[in-house]
Amino acid sequence: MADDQLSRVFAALADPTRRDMMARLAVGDATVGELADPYDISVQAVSKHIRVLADAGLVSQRKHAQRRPCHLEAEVFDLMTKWIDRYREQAQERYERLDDVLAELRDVDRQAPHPHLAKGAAS
Amino acid sequence: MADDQLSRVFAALADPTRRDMMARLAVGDATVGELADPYDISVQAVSKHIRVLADAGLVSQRKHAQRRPCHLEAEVFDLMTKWIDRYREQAQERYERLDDVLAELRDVDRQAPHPHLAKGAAS
DNA sequence: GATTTATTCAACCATTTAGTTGAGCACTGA
DNA sequence: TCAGTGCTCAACTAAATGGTTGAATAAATC
Repeated sequence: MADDQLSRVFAALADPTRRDMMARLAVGDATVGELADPYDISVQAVSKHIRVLADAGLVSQRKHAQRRPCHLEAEVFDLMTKWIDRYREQAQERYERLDDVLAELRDVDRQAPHPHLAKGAAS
Repeated sequence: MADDQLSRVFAALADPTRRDMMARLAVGDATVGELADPYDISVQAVSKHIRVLADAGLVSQRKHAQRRPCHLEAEVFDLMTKWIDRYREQAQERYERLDDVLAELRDVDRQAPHPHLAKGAAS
């Protein structure tokens, strides 16, 4: 996996167990043990999952005696939505203006060097 | 990787090369060759990346002679933003109501069976 | 019909990932 | 001081990932 934050965030959320843990943390902070409880994977595995979320900045951990309460860091979501919205808007805009069709025609033109032979170029 | 769509979408976008290709496709449809051009990886590798995006529903491919023009499918973004917004809102709400602090106190209470000894329980 | 072009398929390799078990560490509590 | 609790570290394994090269397919062009 790549080492930039956006990649880490997307990769972290690509796992259903980790998304599930995020859902749990949205309700309230929880310790590693509490997070591990619902699953039949080992506590060590859960600990690793949390590390992945923490490395992505989606979760932070405090120290409280032996406990390591996890806290959801919602700000990181902005990173994703900014990325998403940029291309969503761009695509939407393009769609509305029908640039779609124009671009396609232009591409066909550019790639097929003999447009005079073009049958169904606008397919 | 898990086989549900949300997992596939997040996993697909966890790779910078694939996000880059999405950016390119937001500008307009492009063939496999065109998408491959900017990178010094093989066309086959790019073909694989496109497959990953297509399997996630982020991209569709038409047939045009030997070409396979790729088209960005922006609707899938909604799947992500719905997921994100749910937890963002939940976390925000929780923050505003200071449930945060209450939950923390409750947790400490539950986990430390002898609160009369508790030193710095609200740490 | 033969050649070139665009793409995919197949097999392979190195690295990463998600899980395991076992040991270690730090703090609690009697 | 010493057993128990909560968590992480280390080493290992199986499967997935991102890349490679070489061959196959399919349409366009000569």
